[in-house]
Amino acid sequence: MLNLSISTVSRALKDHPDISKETKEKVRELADMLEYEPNTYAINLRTNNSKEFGVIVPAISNYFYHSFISSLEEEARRYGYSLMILQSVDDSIIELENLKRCKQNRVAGIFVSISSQTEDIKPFIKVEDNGIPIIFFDKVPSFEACNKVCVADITAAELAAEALINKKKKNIIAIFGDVQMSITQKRLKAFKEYIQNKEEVTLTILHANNAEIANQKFKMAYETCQPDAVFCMSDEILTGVMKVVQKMQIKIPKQLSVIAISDGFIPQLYYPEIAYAETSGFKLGKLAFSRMMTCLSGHHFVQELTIDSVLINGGSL
Amino acid sequence: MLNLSISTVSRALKDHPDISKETKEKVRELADMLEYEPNTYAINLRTNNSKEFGVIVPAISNYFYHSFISSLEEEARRYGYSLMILQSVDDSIIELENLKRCKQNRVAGIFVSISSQTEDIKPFIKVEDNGIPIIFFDKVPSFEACNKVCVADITAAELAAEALINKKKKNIIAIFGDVQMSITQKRLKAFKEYIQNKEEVTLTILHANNAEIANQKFKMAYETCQPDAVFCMSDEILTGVMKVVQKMQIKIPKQLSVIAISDGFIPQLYYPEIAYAETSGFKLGKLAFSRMMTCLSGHHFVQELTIDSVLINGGSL
DNA sequence: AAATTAAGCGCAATGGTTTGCGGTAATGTT
DNA sequence: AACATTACCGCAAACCATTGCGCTTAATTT
Repeated sequence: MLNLSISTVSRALKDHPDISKETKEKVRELADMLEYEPNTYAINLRTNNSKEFGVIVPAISNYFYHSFISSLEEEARRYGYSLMILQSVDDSIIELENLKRCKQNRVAGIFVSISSQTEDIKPFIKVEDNGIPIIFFDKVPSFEACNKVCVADITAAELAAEALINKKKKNIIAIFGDVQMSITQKRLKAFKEYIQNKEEVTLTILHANNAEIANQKFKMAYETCQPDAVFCMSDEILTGVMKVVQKMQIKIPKQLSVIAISDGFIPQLYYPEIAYAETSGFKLGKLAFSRMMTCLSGHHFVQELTIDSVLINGGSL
Repeated sequence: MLNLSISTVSRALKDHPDISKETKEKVRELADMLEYEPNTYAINLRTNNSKEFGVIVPAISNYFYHSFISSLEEEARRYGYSLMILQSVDDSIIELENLKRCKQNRVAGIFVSISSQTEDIKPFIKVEDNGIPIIFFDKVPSFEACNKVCVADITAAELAAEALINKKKKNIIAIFGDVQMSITQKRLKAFKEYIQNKEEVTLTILHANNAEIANQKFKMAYETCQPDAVFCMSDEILTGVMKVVQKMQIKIPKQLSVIAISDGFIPQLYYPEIAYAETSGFKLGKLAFSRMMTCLSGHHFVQELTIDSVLINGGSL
């Protein structure tokens, strides 16, 4: 329309010095009028990368992940990136499919929390070797040579244990998740070791893979052990326990102290609010993103980063 | 490597009849070995559309949206699509940016729940005129000529009201959200109309924009009105109310009946579980997706669809 | 033997953007 | 007047997959 070649138009829009002011002006004006927008596909084809990250999680509908994703999205948006969300439904086959999808879409990078099923992380490493950085978060593989960002599982468990000891609790029930998961193992080990140094404390350890089982096991244990405190490794377990508390009208903190590891949403639903060692999905999202940007800038020596945990008191101790 | 032209390779991989069986075999084998994967950008550039949907929500970290997104993702994956998630943080400016992002990425379609701020939906309509179908869900504009899928606000409110009347409640507190929002108006109108037909019932209506305000207002109202039932329009309000219930040790359902409109996650955290008229994000996701597929297949006469609500009893009545 | 048909494959263009290099015209310099 | 220097701009290739059309060779028919 302006009798200019495609190259000139391209350069004009990119403010290239070769192009005269008047031409730039005219081009920009017309482009605005025609609501021209560069074709992302063509750009991606040339540059062979997109402004999009893949996010692979076991499930979006999870106490933790959606706050992680939410904070990740906020950061990503600020930097002009968007997020492609993929759920694995805790199935390592679907997880692999999702990884493949990321590869096919040639995302700029991948955030992944592996499913509890996942044994083999070679496919991930391979993708990384192809130049797509991968940040593992939350549920990370034990394999060393990869980028991980985690919540401070050990500190969180210790903080919770310490809080109970400080309150002079003598008979503690501690409920943990699936014993297979590394997160369980870490928290269990730290909690147990902290408590076992205190001789006068009785510790009962239970495992529950979901809220319902936590409910049943805690109910039985409460009646037999007469505990003065309960520790819940996760939100899911906490919800199971709290249902018993409400049903049996156990007075918190008079009859029973409650403490959990959580990002804070569930604990503040109850009265009194449940004390918890914070593991913030929000903060983890920020950290994961900044780590990703570092990797993209080329400094991709692997690293394991951890966000600290703090104790949030809520009147349940 | 096989001394074949690019065209032949392409056709071989696509099982084109022009190509001999032996050639196809060889090509496929080598492609497998080299782990060839078609370049999505190039395909998108040719076809000018991608297998990706945009999803614009006020916030991911919401009682409702993440279950919607989760179910949408499940469906999308089955059909080979992925989801690009964008949050508006309830800001209509960011919402517009997100819409632009979708346009730039030339997504196949957009699912959007508009922010409460949003007045002008023309930009959305414009995008739709450009051939990108838009499905509004949950928080939909009142503008008629657009595709909407909603939960059955009116039915849900009526179901809840009916349940309270059936239980012969006489003094009901009903708490609603931001009076500006169309969802509030719909639920309020339906609830009020149903109750007001019953002469012997006293109805107190409150509005609360968040859990904390719901907490305060309900506390005051409970002490002054001595209600025998409370209705909560949303999860957020329910959490505010339940904190008062726990603090004041109000016995449910003996002293007070509680009912809510919810997708069910929050109500089942309490004991007794709170009865609710179900508005399932999960079901809405499925419906939205199937509507999208219909639109993509070309039959895009606009339509407003609704998923029914059912009453889930939980022992709180 | 000549003509037709079919099988198998390659050429080249398309989609939109970017960019090195080369070209033209106008201005400035000797 | 001849030359050098800018200032502006266009050509063409590259990114990769797809596909209509045409070409070659071999097989089949007349």
